[in-house]
Amino acid sequence: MDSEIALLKALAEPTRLRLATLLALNGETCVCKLADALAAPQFRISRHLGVLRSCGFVEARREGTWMHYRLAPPASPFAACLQACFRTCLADYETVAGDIARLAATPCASR
Amino acid sequence: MDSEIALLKALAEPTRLRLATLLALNGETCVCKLADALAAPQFRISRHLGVLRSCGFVEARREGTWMHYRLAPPASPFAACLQACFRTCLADYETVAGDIARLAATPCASR
DNA sequence: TGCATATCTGCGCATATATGCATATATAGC
DNA sequence: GCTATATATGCATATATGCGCAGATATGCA
Repeated sequence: MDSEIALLKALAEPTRLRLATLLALNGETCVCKLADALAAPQFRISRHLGVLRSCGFVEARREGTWMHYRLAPPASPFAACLQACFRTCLADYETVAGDIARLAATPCASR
Repeated sequence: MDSEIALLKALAEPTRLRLATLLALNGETCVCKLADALAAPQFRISRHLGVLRSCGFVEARREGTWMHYRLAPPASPFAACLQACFRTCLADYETVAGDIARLAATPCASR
């Protein structure tokens, strides 16, 4: 169950849980918008996205200088379950709602 | 989302994930059987159960010198989702199957 | 009260993880 | 090639976490 542990570990950190939830709710999003939405420095977002990526929970697509991240297709029933869980259970939390609001308010040069 | 983070942190550790899964699949179980099932020293099991308990994922019942642990009624949709996830997604993993097998093979003085 | 069984906990140690800063890499356009 | 923008990463530091051991606590029974 190593990969399940890695997945849970990756998600058991505030910044990463917010990122994962944001991606679950908003779909593909670029790093600059995620940094604005979480009001966190870019290098921090980038590093945490790297962790989420290396455990296979998210994947990235490059478009010029921009990187767009999105949830990866679930690699196991467990991952699928967690994704569904994020979509249905976390949207109404204050923190997430605030993140979503800032996300909507932030224009991104890549769009 | 502090309690969700605490929950994920608690579950993102091999011994605790196995314990949680075992309790999800087997229902109420006493510490000595859990220690045998995981083939781990009792003080380790006890400490990890304490972590799972302090985040509200499991609860305990004393019966003489024995302590029986079980999953707590979910405190949130998120917790409910995780419990369901454990029951449906993790039963077939080798590690869990082994734990279950040892659990079934171990008689407990309290039963 | 004294002893045995079952469980929990304080302590020190080793390892892992998050952070901020500065810097490196990648791409676009001139 | 050079510059600007967007993103990623090496490093040092601070904090957190798991482990084993030894000892503490709780309960039952003679």
